[in-house]
Amino acid sequence: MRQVTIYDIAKEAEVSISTVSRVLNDTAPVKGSTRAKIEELIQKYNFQPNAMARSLLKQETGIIGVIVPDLTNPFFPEVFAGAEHEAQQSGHTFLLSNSIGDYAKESEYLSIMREKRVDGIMFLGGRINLRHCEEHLVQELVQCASVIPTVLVNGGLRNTDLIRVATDESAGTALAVRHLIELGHTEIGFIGGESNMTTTSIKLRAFRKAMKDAELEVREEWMLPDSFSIDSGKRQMLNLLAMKERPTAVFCVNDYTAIGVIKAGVEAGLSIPDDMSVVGFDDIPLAHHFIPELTTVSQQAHELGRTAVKVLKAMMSNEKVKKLTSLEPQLVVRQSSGAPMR
Amino acid sequence: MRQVTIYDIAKEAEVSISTVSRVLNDTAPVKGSTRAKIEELIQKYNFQPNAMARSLLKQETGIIGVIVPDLTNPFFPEVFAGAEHEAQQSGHTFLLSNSIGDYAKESEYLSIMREKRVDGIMFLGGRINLRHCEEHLVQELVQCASVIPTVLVNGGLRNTDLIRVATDESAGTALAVRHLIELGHTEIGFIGGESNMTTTSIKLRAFRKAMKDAELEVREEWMLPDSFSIDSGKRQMLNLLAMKERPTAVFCVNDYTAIGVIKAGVEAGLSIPDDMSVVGFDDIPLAHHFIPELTTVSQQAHELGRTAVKVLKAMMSNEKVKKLTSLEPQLVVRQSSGAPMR
DNA sequence: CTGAAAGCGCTAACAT
DNA sequence: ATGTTAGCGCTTTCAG
Repeated sequence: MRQVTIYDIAKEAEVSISTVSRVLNDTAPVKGSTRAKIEELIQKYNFQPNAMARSLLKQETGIIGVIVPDLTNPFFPEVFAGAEHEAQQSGHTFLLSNSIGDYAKESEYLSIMREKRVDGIMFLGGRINLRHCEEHLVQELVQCASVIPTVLVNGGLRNTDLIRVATDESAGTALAVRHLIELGHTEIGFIGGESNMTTTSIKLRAFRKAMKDAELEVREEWMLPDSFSIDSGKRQMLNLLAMKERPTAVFCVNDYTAIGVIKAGVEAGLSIPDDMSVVGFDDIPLAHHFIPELTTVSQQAHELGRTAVKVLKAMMSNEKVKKLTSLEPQLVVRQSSGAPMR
Repeated sequence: MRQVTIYDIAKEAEVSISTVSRVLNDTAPVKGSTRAKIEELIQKYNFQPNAMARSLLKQETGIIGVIVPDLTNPFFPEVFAGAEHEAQQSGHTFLLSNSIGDYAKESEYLSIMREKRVDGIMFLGGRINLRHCEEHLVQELVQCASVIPTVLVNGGLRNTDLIRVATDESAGTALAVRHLIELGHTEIGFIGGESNMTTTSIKLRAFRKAMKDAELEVREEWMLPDSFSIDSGKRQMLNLLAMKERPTAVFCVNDYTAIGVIKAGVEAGLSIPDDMSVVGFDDIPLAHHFIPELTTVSQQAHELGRTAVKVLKAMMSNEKVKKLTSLEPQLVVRQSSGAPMR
């Protein structure tokens, strides 16, 4: 069961290990006949050079560490696929960990990745989405970034200059709200999102600004943050339905809440979008498949992943990179939004 | 930027590297005062021992390699989450790769994982779902398994005795079909699945058997394999709708095709389940959120992942494991199935 | 309780 | 064109 090494090959080929190394890496000319013999042996024993030994020497592992909060959220596999796509060419491979929003776990994985000497780290979600992140958690990441190229994806840490790649959620929100306004809506609500997360506050701010720009009133009772789940969407829609007056359209922080809103609406007998327009955010695959198909804002998850790796690779080769690489989101108009009924 | 090593610590603490190693691993008693000094230094420099150096020596990496066909298919993140859950305790971590159904890529990743000396490999999808897999692809995996503990998840390779962990798709299919029959259906169709994949053939066979057991006729024109996508579901439903006679219920190879069937049905003005009952397979999250909520068969993806890692760990510690560990699927009755209208 | 030394498998000068 | 040698950073005997 012990794997064969370069020594085994060298011995049987009656050459030195350097020669074997040379044919392995094609790093210097080797006589045709010896090369042939060595290659044959490599075949025969199915020899695979030990990457750890090589990494130890070369000081690089070819591994990129990725920390995501929840792979079960379809947004992240999409980002990952993009990252993988970009990493393909350079032959990088991924050490992936789910933190499930547990900061201690994030720390643990960060530590493991440092021990394993990954070439770079992509950090998504968790602490970098907090409006107020505890100082030691911030410092840990700063520390980490000082020794391993690290990029924060769709998040950031106040008062640090960690490299970031993010979609412009503010612009995305404006896109969605303006779409609703152009459709003729003037009474628009805001649903979902935890208030202590930047995703929420950024969208909230952009929402208010877009309304103000259009000289529309923001009705505070229709501003209903909660969480990011389908259930929270349902819950807040129920709240809305219980009011004497309700908006003709709602903007939801993400597709899940939008779906919750629609489900609760449909169950209450509303027709979407006739009785209420709903727009989401993220453009998860489900958005396309749902009935009615969801109007939403695409974060370009795939592109986000690609870009993050691209930036990481630049950092790894000591190129200068921008502090923030921003991606433009796109409005995807489907069936859940329409002109107001009246 | 160069990381600090055990030598740096030893020098500054004025002890030998062995002593530092001892406090690191708590592998032998060390005088309180020296230990304290060393620990302080470790803190100060935020020293992380180089895992590669250690792995090189210990001949283990703490890494499990996972090859999946498509992480974007929600079934796999679920399996992965289960795997991660089980790996938590032993401190194993994952090298994850998407093969996107490309056999060459599978080979490439397999090779990378061998070079990186992962402690075990979890192989899902791709070639192991083929009814007829090319011999060299089979041999490659056999070869690999002979040197690294390898487990095939939800698949297998004929004429090999590779270790497998799988849900009993045959039993799952029987569950679904019997459910339909108990509801009163006698005219049942079969939709989706590529014919050259074992998932399809296994379900096809189980479907026929369940029908036969109930003394019901299988109408060949209603047996409509195709692929695994939503679109294929739509396509075959359209075919069905164009027939003069159509079944009162259909069993779909997976949830995606079931959703396609429902979408096409709804667009054509049918009401589900009144006009037609639809049952899927997999129980992806979407199944629960869709309108109508989908009756389906749960593969227990999370459990599958856990079990696979459990088996892998047993193999890594040279325990004897069963050739096949089989998991029982579960029927999840929701809204898309009901009694036939007649 | 601590240090010296061997070695894990490989690459990269440096010789020849 | 090929061999020798010195590490990469760590763990683990074996002595003391």
